[in-house]
Amino acid sequence: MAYWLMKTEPDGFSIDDLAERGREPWDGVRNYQARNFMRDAMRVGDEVFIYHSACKVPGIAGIGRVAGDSYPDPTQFDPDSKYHDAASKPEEPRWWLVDIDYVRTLRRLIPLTELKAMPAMEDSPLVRRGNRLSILPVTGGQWRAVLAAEKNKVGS
DNA sequence: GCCAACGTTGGC
DNA sequence: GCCAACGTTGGC
Repeated sequence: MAYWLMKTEPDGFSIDDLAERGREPWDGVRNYQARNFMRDAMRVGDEVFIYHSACKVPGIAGIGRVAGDSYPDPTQFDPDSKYHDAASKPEEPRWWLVDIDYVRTLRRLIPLTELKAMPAMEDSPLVRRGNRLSILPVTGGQWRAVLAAEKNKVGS
């Protein structure tokens, strides 16, 4: 069982949207490293931090779970989609995705500023300046540290 | 809205 | 295969 973090822009798709839908195909990822994580490394049952980026208070908002094996992202073959990729062939798809199940929303959002201050997160690409990776691995220690932080300062 | 950092593209 | 130009990400 591995842990991951997946970024989303809450203006487009937030943890609340995931809660409403229950399950969501994580489409539109167009970065090779992030794609490799979904296509090759993620396993059914892996748990995922859902991270809100490019918003007023970026941070970890909730938890999801990998719902199934990876499969080709259908939006790459859809000319009407903003994720359309004319260079990708159905017999050799370039972009892959996994479905993510909603697990729960954290009792409070753990802001990036707080993550940066956590010793456990020091080695995470997430807190490194200029990091643009939208899917990244999380260690067991990092996972536990964030959940421990969730219990602090409730309602503050 | 700004802009630094980064990944990708394409000319050579 | 180099690398400048370009487009995008994402914190601030």
